[in-house]
Amino acid sequence: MADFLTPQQEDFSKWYNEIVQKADLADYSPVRGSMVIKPYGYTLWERIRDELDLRFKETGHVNAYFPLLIPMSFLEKETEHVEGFSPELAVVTHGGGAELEEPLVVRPTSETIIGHMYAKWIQSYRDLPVLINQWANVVRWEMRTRLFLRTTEFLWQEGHTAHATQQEAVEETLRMLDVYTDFAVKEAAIPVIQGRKSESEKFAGAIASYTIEAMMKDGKALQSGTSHFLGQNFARAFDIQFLDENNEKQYAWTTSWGVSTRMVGAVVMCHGDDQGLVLPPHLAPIQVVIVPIWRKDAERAAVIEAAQKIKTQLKGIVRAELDQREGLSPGWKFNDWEMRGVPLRIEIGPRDVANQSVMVARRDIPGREGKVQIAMAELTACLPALLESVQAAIYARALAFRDSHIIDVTTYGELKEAVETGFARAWWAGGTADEAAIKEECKATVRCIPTDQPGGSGACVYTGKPAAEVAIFGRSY
RNA sequence: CGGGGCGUAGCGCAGUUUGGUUAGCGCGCACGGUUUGGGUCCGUGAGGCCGUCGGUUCAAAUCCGACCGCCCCGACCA
Repeated sequence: MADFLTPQQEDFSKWYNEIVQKADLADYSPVRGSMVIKPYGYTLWERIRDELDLRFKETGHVNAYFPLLIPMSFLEKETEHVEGFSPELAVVTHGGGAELEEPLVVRPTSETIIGHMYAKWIQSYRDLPVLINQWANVVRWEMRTRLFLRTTEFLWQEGHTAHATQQEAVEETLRMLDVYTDFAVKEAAIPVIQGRKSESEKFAGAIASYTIEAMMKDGKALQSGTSHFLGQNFARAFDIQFLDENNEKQYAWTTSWGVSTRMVGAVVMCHGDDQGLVLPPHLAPIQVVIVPIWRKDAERAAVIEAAQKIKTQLKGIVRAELDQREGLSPGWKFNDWEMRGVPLRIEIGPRDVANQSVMVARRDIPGREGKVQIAMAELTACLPALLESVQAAIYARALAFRDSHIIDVTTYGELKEAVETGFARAWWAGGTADEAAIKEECKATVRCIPTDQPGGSGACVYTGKPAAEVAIFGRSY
């Protein structure tokens, strides 16, 4: 069965490309490096979006929308920022049939235009903090692209906040990192390592960047969300000043943080298997699919009626769909929904109608072991719990996988070996040059310096110098 | 940008080495029937500027040249 997908073991990259298309998440667009997000993939994104948005609102943020086009000169106001982004800018030089006086860039991110507006809006400490988020598309002209993981245009949210004090801004940066962690763990069922980015991996223009790093099933790291403490860099560049309680001018402290459609790729690569997607119930567009089974026309009516009744029963309790497609065998449908990663499948045939029960199959446990018989009357009570059980099980599985692929190493040789299959954790006191050398030799980078530190100290895995922190090394997407 | 691969029906491919009637196959699609508890079966049918342009030739999917595009691996990045 399922020679429809290239097995992960054989070629993970190929598996990924196939599944994204076969599960109807996305398709290639005619423009190199950009993709069409299909309804099923977009619904998944909407689930991600809704869960994050809820958390943003809970932490006091509001949504707004800033424009797509930004004057070129804005990007140039922050030196590091422009250096970081200029190679990947898409620039608009013509409009209305004439060459523009000043080129406009299609936003690669919105710090600059938002900084410009904040300078206008913020006058007094009473105006602070400003806690705005926007859901938007951005464009970065990447050299190499992959569906969801890196596309020329992608969707994301970018939070941009301004604060009166450094402490408040740092707190905000870390608070949103916690929000991301909470989302990843509870909703996406993806265990993440939270930590600080090294100097060389930091956001262009930030004082400090923080990240949640997830491990994919091929042992590679995927940066799944970032939160940046921008200090007063953008406040100085855009003149975001306010009068404090003492009537003194101060530069504001700003932050920015984002999660993108890359998260969809994370869900795919963290949970998917050789049968297809495995979606966490909390994010699955369809949580339960009902597949009716019949042999004769006489049976058909009763089965469909019972199936429809179940669907109605489940309304508002779980996201259920009834697969009424004609001419497809149940087996075919089973495989089809497994490809799409639907967490639970209800099989209902004449025998079930007679017993007033159904078979419920779990996507995360293949074959007979994953099937249980449930009385129709019990469904509304059982299914939510069963979904939670699937959610917990795939998280546990992902966590066990990740933890068994993180190796504590003390020598460089061990590090080199560890990053072949997963992450290496080691004492680290190296600098940017050391990191570059490691990258050259092992194709691995410092993914982060985890928030969770063991304490104490040790010898740096690369330089041998005394180190106060451990770092996570890995190959990344 | 460097290395590799590939452009033939909606998708996946064969045919190209060695040029030769009307370009095939599988899946999918449409219609009819049959079937449906783990990817049913039969029949009928629709669907092609063989990536583009140019060249060689009596004759080009096939040989030659240029170009375009896509995918994979690397350098850059959420």
